[in-house]
Amino acid sequence: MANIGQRNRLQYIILGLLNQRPQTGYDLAKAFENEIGEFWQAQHSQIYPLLRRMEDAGEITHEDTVAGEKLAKKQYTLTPSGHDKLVDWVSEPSPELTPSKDEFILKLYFIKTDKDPRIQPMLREQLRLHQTQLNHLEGRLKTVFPTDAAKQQAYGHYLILDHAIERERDYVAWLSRYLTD
Amino acid sequence: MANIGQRNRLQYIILGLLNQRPQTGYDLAKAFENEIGEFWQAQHSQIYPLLRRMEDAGEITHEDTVAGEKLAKKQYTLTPSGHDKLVDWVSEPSPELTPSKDEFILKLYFIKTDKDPRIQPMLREQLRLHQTQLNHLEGRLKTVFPTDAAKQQAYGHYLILDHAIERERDYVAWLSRYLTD
DNA sequence: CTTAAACATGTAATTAATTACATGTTACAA
DNA sequence: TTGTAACATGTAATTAATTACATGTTTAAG
Repeated sequence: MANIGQRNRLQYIILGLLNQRPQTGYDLAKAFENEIGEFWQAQHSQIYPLLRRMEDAGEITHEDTVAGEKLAKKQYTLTPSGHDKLVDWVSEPSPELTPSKDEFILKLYFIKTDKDPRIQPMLREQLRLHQTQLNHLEGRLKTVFPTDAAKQQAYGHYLILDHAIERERDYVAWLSRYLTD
Repeated sequence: MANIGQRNRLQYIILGLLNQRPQTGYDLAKAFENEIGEFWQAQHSQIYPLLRRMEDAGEITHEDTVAGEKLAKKQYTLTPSGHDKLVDWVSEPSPELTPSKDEFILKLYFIKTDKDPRIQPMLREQLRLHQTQLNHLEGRLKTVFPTDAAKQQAYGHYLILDHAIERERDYVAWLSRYLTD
């Protein structure tokens, strides 16, 4: 029984990535360090067993290839059933509002008065972090989507990068508002 | 050995909540449905065993009380050691930028062109969700912090509610920008 | 030629978190 | 008085996710 949990969203990300092009588990793991790392994270130790289960479930298949002399690779591809599953998932509503689980925010919750001397250093630290992240994302936008044509070809990717930038910009603005420098 | 994992942030939330006032496990579970539900979630099945471990670790203690005729309650309180641990946690830097794990955003990533007919309904659905959440949070701000004095007494709580409202407002603004109504 | 980084694939152990199972009390409304 | 929602506390089973263990190949720089 290759039954995969209902709320396991990693499987859909893998379906989506394989729909873009056939890839190895290693390639998928790298994608989580790069382009989708801002939105989801997964280690190879979670990816390889899941690929196995998804193949058992008939959603993907692999082809064995060899690089160089004898380095074994598995190129995974979507099956029609896997493609259907991806389309269904994207089309279905997403009614969950996930809590953000931001540790800094949690800490703030336990500070009682605006006179607490820890507030300002905390705000400054977070401002630095989010400013750095904002700069990073703005750089990414410029390199990944230098032209309007590039935006057209991966419109969803462009949208979520734009969203992430906006989110960081607003976070920075909010932090700045409470900084008394 | 009551050794609790390094990254388990729930324990700190419990320390923080008990620092506000002594509470039962049931009270804590309710807090995750109400005031901190926007930022963290935990079920009673996770809370009760953790309270036990934290008591074994000497961070909290409990007093048995009885409500009515024979309904047993455990009122938990911080020990000095637990209080120290809470203060240390709040004071220590929070250098992690947690990815948001927003399912809608994930789905967008796999949409290729701006002509895809699924985009507009998806944006509309999310707009409705975040608008509802925004209204809810704005209501909460008015009832929980009706006066400036109220804000002073739980300043951190006020800050994070303000932050959450701001976040929803910006999310709604971003969604609206891409809606072609 | 040697070595280090990147490529490539897996398993094992542990922790975090959710869902389901399980039981009993109290307050309040119909 | 009868039923139901809220109060109250726990355990069991399962899944998701991280960290550590484990092994071997290829490429490119020094």
